Amino acid sequence: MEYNFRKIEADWQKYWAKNQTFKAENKSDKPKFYVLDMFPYPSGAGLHVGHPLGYIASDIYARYKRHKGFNVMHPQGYDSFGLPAEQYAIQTGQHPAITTEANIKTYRRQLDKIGFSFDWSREIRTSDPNYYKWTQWIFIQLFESYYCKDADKARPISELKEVFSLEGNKNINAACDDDVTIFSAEDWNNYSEEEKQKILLKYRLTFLSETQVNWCPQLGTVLANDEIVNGVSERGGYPVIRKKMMQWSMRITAYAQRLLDGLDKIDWPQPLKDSQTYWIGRSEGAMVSFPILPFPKGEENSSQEFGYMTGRNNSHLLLEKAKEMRANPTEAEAVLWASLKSKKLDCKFRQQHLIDDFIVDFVCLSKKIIIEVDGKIHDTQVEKDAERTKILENLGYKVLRFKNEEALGDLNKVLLEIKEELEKAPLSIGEGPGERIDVFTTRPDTIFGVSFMTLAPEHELVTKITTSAQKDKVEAYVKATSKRSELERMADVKTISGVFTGAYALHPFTGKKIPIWIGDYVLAGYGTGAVMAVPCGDERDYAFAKHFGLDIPNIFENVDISTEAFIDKGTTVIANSDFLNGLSYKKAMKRVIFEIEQKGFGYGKINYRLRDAVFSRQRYWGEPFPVYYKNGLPQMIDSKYLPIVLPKVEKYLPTEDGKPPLGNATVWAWDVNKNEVVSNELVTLSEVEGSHQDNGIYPLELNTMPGWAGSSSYFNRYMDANNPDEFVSKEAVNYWRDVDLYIGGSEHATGHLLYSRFWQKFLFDKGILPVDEYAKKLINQGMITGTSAFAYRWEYNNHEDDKTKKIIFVSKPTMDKIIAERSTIEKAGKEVKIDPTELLRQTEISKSKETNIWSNFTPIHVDVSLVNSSDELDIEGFKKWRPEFKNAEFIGENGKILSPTLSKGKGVNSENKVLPFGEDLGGDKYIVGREVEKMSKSKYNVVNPDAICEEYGADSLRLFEMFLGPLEQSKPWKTSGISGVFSFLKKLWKLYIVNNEFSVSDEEPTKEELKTLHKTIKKVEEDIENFSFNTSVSTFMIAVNELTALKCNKRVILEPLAIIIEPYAPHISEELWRKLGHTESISKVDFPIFNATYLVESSKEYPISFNGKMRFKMELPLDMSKEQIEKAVMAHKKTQAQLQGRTPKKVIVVPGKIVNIVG
RNA sequence: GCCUCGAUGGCGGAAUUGGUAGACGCGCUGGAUUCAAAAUCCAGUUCUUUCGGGAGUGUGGGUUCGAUUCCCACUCGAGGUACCA
Repeated sequence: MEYNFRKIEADWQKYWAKNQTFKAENKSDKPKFYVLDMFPYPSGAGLHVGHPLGYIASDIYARYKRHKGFNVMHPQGYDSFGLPAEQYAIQTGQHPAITTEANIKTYRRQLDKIGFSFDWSREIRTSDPNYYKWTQWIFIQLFESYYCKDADKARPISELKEVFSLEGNKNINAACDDDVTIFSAEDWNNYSEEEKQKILLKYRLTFLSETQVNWCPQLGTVLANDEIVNGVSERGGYPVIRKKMMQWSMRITAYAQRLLDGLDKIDWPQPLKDSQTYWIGRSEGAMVSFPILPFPKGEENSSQEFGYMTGRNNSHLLLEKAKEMRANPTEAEAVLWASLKSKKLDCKFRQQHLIDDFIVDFVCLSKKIIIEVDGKIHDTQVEKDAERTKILENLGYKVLRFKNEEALGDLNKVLLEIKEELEKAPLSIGEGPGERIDVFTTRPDTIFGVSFMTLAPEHELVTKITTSAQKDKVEAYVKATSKRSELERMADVKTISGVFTGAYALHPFTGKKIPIWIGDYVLAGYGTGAVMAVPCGDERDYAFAKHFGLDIPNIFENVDISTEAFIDKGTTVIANSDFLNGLSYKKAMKRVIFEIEQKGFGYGKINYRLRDAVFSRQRYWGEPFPVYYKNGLPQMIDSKYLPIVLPKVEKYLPTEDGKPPLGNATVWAWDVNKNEVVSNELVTLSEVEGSHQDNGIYPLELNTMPGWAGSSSYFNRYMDANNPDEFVSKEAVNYWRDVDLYIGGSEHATGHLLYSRFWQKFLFDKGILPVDEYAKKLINQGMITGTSAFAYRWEYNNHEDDKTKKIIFVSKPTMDKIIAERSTIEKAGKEVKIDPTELLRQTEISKSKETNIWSNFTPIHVDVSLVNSSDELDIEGFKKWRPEFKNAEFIGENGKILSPTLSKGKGVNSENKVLPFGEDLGGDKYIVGREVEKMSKSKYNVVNPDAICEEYGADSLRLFEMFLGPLEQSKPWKTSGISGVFSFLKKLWKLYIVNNEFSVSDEEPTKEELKTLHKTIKKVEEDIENFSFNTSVSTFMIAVNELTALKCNKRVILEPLAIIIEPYAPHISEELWRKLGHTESISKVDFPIFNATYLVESSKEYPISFNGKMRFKMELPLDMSKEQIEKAVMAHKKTQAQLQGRTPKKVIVVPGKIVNIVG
């Protein structure tokens, strides 16, 4: 009775498939358990042994949970849209669907061979229209939603429309584009349908906008931030440039805070949480506005737009005055300011602001309305005031005058009047971007340390504020920066560069003039693209200031900033900062934000690094959008007509006029009457050439969705994978709810694992899903690296020409010796043990020429399948594999030349495989070098699981992958190690065999046997719960070794043993179970129950240590008291020998554990 | 630079609350079996030693009766991230 794993495994794999053993039902009396793997992209290369690692772990867990009485769902599918299939299509013309289908077949065959307990009835493929129908559906849901910040959740866009028509958008607190302006209900109702749509687009959770994108010209597509590594594309390593394009985006930023908060609720690896936290990048601080000062006489900017600026040439004199007036308002001013400041009127007002040469009481710059509150004194200067009003009105301002009494008497009436005036004012274009610089800072507490400002070269204000004197320099700098690629700019962070614009800003607290610079250390894409530079408190500002000789005022108490900036928040005490003096960082932050808000030039703000996610790709092999364009505006196709199926195209490349590949499709237009995809030729003429005919046929979107679209909610679809009517039914989702265990690689930390949490939260908000975090526990399996093998080519130099030069490979140990000899000779001129000259002579290379025999060796990758477990190279195989080396000579481990030919009839096994190692080659061996590298085709270190299954079986593969080391750790694969687990399985099999027959006895078990069984149950149970799969494999080995030693053949021991091994080695367990007389699959049997009484011991072998070092052992009963133990130990003759007559200072006795004698 | 993780025999790794360091396996050495090989079985395998023992978990310190485990400083390695104001 041999352990015929090939037959056993094939039989049981057939059985499981036929009986649908692992099909999970959507209802059960048992508690549910959902085990999920990250589904694979089916690449053409197939699986290597690194891929199934996580699947084996999750499969063990799933099988274990079935034994523990759970209704387990363990689904699998394919993330089958993607670039490689498309690139293959571009090269060969083969439709990606065909390649994908073929690859999936290979994957499935390989997966089936490993014996996973997947429920294949739930299989999904992201490229299957029946699946991507739901990806499109989710997209539509996002389009039809906006994010309400007050409710802190997504809400239907229809709600928004209703509110707009009733009260405009002033009370809406929603996540939206930055350029949204305030409008009234009246405005809204007067807008055309198109205008309305444009505005709504600014609120939708997926929206179309002109965005700066990462464009990869070689790939012809945009890339998401997480698809770029070190400034080049992750796939292919092509350069990436910044480009503006009309793109779909996902408003993931709306969920930034909730994505952060949710991390506390889930049991995910800390490093992964950390990288998500970092990626979201929350920072608390303040937005602060710095007014820009007008140019000194003679240095005006040529740009006319500069007229936005308020104040004039004598303004710096007046500013001090204005500051004073702000600090000491009249009673009436204070009362009115209280109302204006709080934005009761939906407009931002400034207090005591400079307009031209005047200081006005209040001004709303965007609506150009000035409010003056006059005291008695104005009664005497009516004329003067009228003149002033006239000047201001000439500047386009509306001036409202009130008397002190009015403001104090009937404030509401005053406010109403202002409001009326505000509503009459034309729609603003925002608050005049030319008049101030907004910055975001996390250190507003250091605002008194600001000595200059820096704008990103791309900042929109740069051209407006640059003085004519600085114009040339600034333009040259901006041009130079824009030329530099992202990569260059990143690589070179040390060089400090920048240019002064000639303009100055005004410090809002001190009123000092602050020079405005531009510099490429400020990024256009973060914050506002401008910084207030505090050189004493920021390293980059410090370096910039030092480099250009700018002021470095010190605002820290007792800190020396002569050599570097002081950045430690914890010990910060602010000085030289007016009202902030003496305050700690925390207190100063609070205080300064309060002051900034009071004074109205800024507010406390939380900023996120997270950007909205670009959702368009210029690719063919992806989900098409359910979108058509009418008058250039996107329209959703009704969900009931989904899926919108990917059209056929002739070519998979972008079109000649630069449109995405879908631009090649001829049948790619939407008929709104028939609700179907029709030929492009029918498209409404107005869409084509400005005609006004409209037949209801419009062009469809040409972009496709990115790779992460299909993977962002696939785990929910598994719950109800075959439901044609719903994404997931309420019933199914309320039963399965969420993933209990998710296993996959950590490389998805800031991609898939973040986007999917975002979609989950959105679908939760919509009431489609019952939970807002989809995976309770996540484990990142480590990578399995390859152990590459090397042969070393001797680059001896004998000046022969390359053609006649003999190729010599030197064995690793010999090469090491030669290299060691060289250094010995160089150092001491010692005798040579291995003489390379002699080696060369043996290989018949002429010695007569001048040679440099101590030369170098070139490692050459050798296919790992040509190397045996002792690192010996199959030379003949190597020569066959690399014919260019067919005449090479090999110097072995002992410095012998290995015979180039095989002795006949040897080294070939029955299957005609060459096995010629060592002995056959003149008594010497060629030993290769080994190095751990990533598994890759080009390194010839890829190991295919099929070959392992063929030679050792799937159970061996499963056990070995687990045995390699801790799941989460990366570890090298070395096929030789598998013999250990293979012989373990054979030993296990033998336990059930007597005299070559399958047979177990029904005898009562001994105490020893029960002890072995129960300690194994306990340990394996603990190990699986802790995902410590490697240690349970050793536990099995120990158990089998012990039972073999005990010659145990008893059913009561061997039955439970088969069950506890089943999750790891299911095939052999099923076979044993069947042979034990059971007819049901072992996978459904209850796990044996651990009984502690079998482990109770009566005595213990105490380690006796002296000063903490164990010196000998002593068997003592466990019921002995401390005193008795001490007495017994002291009486032992070895104790006396150790002490050598000394009296111990102290004796520590820990009953049941240890005895330690100090002295 | 920052964040995270790690460092234990020739190799992968074990030691769950501080208590016998090196479980289990690979590889290696010797032996048995065999005509021979494969397979199997047995013994040994951290280093060192004057065979009593001694040293030893990246380095240096500390806490403790006792440290691979806790604390401090450092070195090296892996992964992530990067001018984020």
